Amino acid sequence: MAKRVKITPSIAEQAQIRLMRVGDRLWRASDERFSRWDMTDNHYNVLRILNGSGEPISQSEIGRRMLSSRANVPKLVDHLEERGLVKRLACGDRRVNLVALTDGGADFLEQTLPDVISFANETMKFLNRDEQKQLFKLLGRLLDS
Amino acid sequence: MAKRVKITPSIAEQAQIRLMRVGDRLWRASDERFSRWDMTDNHYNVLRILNGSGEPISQSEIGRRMLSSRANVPKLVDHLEERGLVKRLACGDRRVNLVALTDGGADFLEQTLPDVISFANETMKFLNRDEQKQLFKLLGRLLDS
DNA sequence: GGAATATTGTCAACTGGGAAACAAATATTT
DNA sequence: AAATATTTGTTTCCCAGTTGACAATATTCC
Repeated sequence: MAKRVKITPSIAEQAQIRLMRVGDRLWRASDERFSRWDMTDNHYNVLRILNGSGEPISQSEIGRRMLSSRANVPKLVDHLEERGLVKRLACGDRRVNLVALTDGGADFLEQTLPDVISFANETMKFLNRDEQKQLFKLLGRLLDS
Repeated sequence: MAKRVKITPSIAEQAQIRLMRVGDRLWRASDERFSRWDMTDNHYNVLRILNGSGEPISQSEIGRRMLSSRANVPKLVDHLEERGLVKRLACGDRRVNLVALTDGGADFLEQTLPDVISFANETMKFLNRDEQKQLFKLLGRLLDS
């Protein structure tokens, strides 16, 4: 008989594993969704960051606000710029490229927003409003580490 | 003035985004942790699946129980087999390779388990036991979709 | 002013996982 | 028994993202 280890997962582990599982599933669903628009969730995230900021920001600043490494930003911006959703601006500091959302980019956000919203509603529909709040709050505590 | 879209995220969206954020962070931390042992979380997961099953299972079955595509399993098993943590067995059905945990693999699990447990405790330490249960329960509801 | 240090954008090399295609073996249908 | 379909393992190619390095520019400190 083969050797085997007895493992009795704690609540902490079970919660952690489930959290990672659900997160993974959401990331995949999200990937699949954004691929319809020929982009990654990271691309879309850049657009949202720019829209949220309201003013042009540097690529490194984008990197800081994203779930992605700094070196990945130029590729993302390249792709978005090719599609006219974004443009690079010169700047007093000759090192930095400020990145700005174009009108086309804002239109794109506007058009795709309903889909993004309905996606979130779909994935969260098994929790009522209070439970969603509760989840949000619990997860917030995990972010402060 | 540049065009801009007004976005007021619903609770559902905020919860979803936070869930993905926390999940992502955990995946990265987990990656970093397993790299100490020169493997991926996927590799470790294979070991746990085999240990949990108690008997050899086919590669395709492993794929089904994992967060990874079927085509990725041979690579994972190759690596684990090279290190003697796992072995392939012939089988009545000449298509299938049954994969079994070796004694070395079980030893490895036993030795690394404390680290894995303490990692979970670390990441979840900002929630008390009841809150961990609550989180677990809420996430469970999201899995039934 | 000049030297050390930091920041920014960029690139090349690497990595892990995914998709599609394939042959071999088995199961199913006719 | 023959033909078709399905399952399994595997390989090849692809792709997004990471790491580490680099040059150019700014900043800080002496």
